[in-house]
Amino acid sequence: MAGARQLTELEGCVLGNLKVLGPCTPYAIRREFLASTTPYWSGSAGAIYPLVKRLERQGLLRSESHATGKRRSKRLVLTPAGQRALLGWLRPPFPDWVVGVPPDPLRTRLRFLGALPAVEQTKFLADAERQIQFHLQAAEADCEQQRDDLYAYRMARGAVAALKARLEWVREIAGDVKQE
Amino acid sequence: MAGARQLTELEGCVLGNLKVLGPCTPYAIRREFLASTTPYWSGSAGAIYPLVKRLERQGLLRSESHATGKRRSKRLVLTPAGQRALLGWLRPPFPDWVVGVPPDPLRTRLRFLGALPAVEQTKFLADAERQIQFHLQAAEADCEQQRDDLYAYRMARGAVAALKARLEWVREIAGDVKQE
DNA sequence: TGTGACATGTAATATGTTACATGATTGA
DNA sequence: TCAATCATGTAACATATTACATGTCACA
Repeated sequence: MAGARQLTELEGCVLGNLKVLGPCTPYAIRREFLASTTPYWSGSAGAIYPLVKRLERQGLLRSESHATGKRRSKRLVLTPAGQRALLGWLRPPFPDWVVGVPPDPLRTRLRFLGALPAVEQTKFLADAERQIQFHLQAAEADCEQQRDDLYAYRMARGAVAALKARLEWVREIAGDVKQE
Repeated sequence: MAGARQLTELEGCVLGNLKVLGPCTPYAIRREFLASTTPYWSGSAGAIYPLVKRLERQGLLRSESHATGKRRSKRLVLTPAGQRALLGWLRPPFPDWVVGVPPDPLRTRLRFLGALPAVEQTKFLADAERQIQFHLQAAEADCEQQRDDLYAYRMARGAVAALKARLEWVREIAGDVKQE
């Protein structure tokens, strides 16, 4: 019983998906990332397959070769140790960076808005507003489609909430800038 | 006029800080990251110093040796090419991942809440709520302290908005779970 | 019969993290 | 004078990205 190091975010997600989906192929997990509306991870093959191998070496999952026809295929299964690792990643206490101010690449850029000439500042904010609105609509549509999966639905609601808050915030700044 | 590749997020931040602070030492920039309320980048020496070297090689900044007393010291200066690179990073059009649903490690975890037994789900949500509230208070205090720097103040407001939205969202879910 | 999606993987590359090393300066 | 902090840097390491390689399957 050595190891038991903390999982990385991506590892946690992979184990979490394996738990939610039940035994499945690496590609099935990969598809979850590819289809995700949050584009933080690309779900690239170069990330998933080596990661799965890593977890297997550490005994957090087992792979049964499960050939269908002539096609080589694996079926991944979560082990008890994998279960424990997943819970350890998931459960409180949360590190500060998990519950604290979440990262936001647009907020990052807005920090340096002063580097742009005044005209471009207005354009920056107008463009941002328009595009957030676009993504908000997409998130709301996604919400409707997830009505059958309670947890996925809550995620979608969270995405909507985050985008709404950001939209309001950007509008407030746009108002400030126009007043000058 | 070759190069002109897009900057990474951290590179953009470093150039942005250099623009905002004016000519300064690498350490002064590093301190901005170390002091940041968003713990996304650690501001580790191993990230900043090699990055500065990289940008210097690419001609985006110049370093003048600026010894004070016996202490070796550099003063970094943004070059015209660095200015252009900064604007290219900052300005619209924004990639989808910049304006779309921002990443959030807590939301990520909530996706897999179903992996926890019911009792622990309640505790998860209660803990999350309490800790978000704590960080919200810190963000609001930070807001007050940034009143003198307009751009930093707006950032702080954005952080508050993000935390408030998340808090409300978590409370909603907690309400749902209790009803079961 | 061939084109594109499915599925698994590897290689080169980039970049951020921790940990370490070095020396200057400040203040108790 | 001793410790902590300032300030600059390097080395080992982990891990995600893009691009590539390979072969199967469905379908037009």
